[in-house]
Amino acid sequence: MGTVSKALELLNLFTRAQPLVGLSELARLARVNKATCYRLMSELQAQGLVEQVGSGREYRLGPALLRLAALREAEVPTRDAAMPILQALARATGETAHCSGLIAGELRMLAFAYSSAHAMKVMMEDADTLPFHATSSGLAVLAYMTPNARHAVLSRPLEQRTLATLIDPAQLREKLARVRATGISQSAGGFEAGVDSMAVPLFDALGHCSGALAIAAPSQRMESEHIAQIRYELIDAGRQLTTVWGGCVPDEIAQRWLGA
Amino acid sequence: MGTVSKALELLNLFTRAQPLVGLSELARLARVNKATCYRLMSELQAQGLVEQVGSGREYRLGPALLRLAALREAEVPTRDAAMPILQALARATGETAHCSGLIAGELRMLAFAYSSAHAMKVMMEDADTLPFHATSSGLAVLAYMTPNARHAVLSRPLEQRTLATLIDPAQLREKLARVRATGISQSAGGFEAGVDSMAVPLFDALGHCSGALAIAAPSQRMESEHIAQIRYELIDAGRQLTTVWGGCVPDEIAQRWLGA
DNA sequence: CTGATCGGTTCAAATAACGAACCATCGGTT
DNA sequence: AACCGATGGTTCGTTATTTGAACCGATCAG
Repeated sequence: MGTVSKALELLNLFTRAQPLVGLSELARLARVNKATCYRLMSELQAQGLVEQVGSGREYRLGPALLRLAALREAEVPTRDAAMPILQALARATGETAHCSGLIAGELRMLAFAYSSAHAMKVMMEDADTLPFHATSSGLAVLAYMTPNARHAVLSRPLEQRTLATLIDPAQLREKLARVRATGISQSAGGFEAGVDSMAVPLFDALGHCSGALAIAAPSQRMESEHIAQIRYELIDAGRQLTTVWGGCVPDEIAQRWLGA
Repeated sequence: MGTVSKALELLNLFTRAQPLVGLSELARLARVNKATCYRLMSELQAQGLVEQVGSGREYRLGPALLRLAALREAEVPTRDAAMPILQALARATGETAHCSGLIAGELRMLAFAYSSAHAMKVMMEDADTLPFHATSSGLAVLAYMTPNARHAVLSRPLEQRTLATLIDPAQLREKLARVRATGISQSAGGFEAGVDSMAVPLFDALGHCSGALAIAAPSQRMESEHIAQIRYELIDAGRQLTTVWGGCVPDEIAQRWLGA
């Protein structure tokens, strides 16, 4: 792995939960020497990708990202295009909708929308990373990855997030086969207890899976009628989102969705 | 300059005008060897900061930027905080308002808002770089920079964008002295013929100038009464924006603004 | 066909990254 | 006050990574 990758990996250590990170801790998290970390951060800082703040000289993500993201969004309006679809989906189902994208081998939240139908809803924090094995979005993407990529994910150790989290690769592969049979994934409490979710895969212009669109809801609202409605709306919105992102749904999946 | 900086410089070569760049051209623009450029871009691509697209395998900015920018914006709501102020300023003045920030030694557009008062307005393209010497925003920032940084800018060759662009360092220094005397800068057609603008500096928590807030309008609308109104609104909005960004206006500038 | 691009790859030489050890400083504890 | 364990930041000889001229195959225009 090159120096540049190492530096950019450092950027991924900033999360919603930990937006400010000091030098030593950063070095520890990234498993690099403190001096190395310092040099890398200095270069990132010189370009405005991170900045130092306060007396503790802790780092946080920098203002240069705004400009670059605005430029990206101007060229490829991912978020702007997704928002109306997410909002419509949230309204139609009465639940929280979110979409995620496959970025550098990880599945990352891109945008979400709430419904105002219920006081109790699943709150999302965008811009965080979704575990493949413990979310319906992850399962949807995993199901349609290339076998090699899937193998790479499943052969890493998998985190047991809740009692309901599946972490056995064999069981997961079975589940993925069922996902492929229907074109839609479902996860009950694997990410957080009491939260169920359903997701459909999204595809790029070449028909490769590039992300997922999902609905998350409290388990107790997930009755068969509601599930059927969510499935219907999810498939419809998934088709739309794939289209506005300039992708195309492979025939095989389109078939499954018709059958459902 | 380290490898990481070189890689990140490559990101800055993508602009509104040229969002897609091929490998060879990128290498030419950055003045690096094509092989070097290829390796750097490959690393950026692996992290999702850029992606390759189409048959020409041209590069464009990647989806990872969205996530990072969302994270930054969640931590420091720069854009979200600026938008209402920009909109109010545009409404009050009837002209296009925009703000910019000092990032890695360059002044970059962050956000803008239009007014619906006139059919003819100045259109902005956000996320581009503003020349210090040829915009009111640039002059406002330049006036309150540290002398060293100012010298660095003024000793570079300056682009003669229009017939009205000042490029003589001595004349510019005189103009900057006048800016400091009033706390507000003005530029007539230096960026684009027929477009005038006025700007106030913005300050961070330490009282250092961190950006500018500006109004751009067609020259023929810039009559003395309108100018007076814009000055009043700009100063007010500048105070607000500096505040919501967590900065503080140095006493000296606050004085000048009171006098104006 | 020729020539001029393009994106991508190779390999020896040169350069830049590395990391252990080191400072100075800060807060809390003894 | 002395001490401790942190912190952010710096140094310097060793080492491994980056570098770039040359090369490859493909594409396109004339």
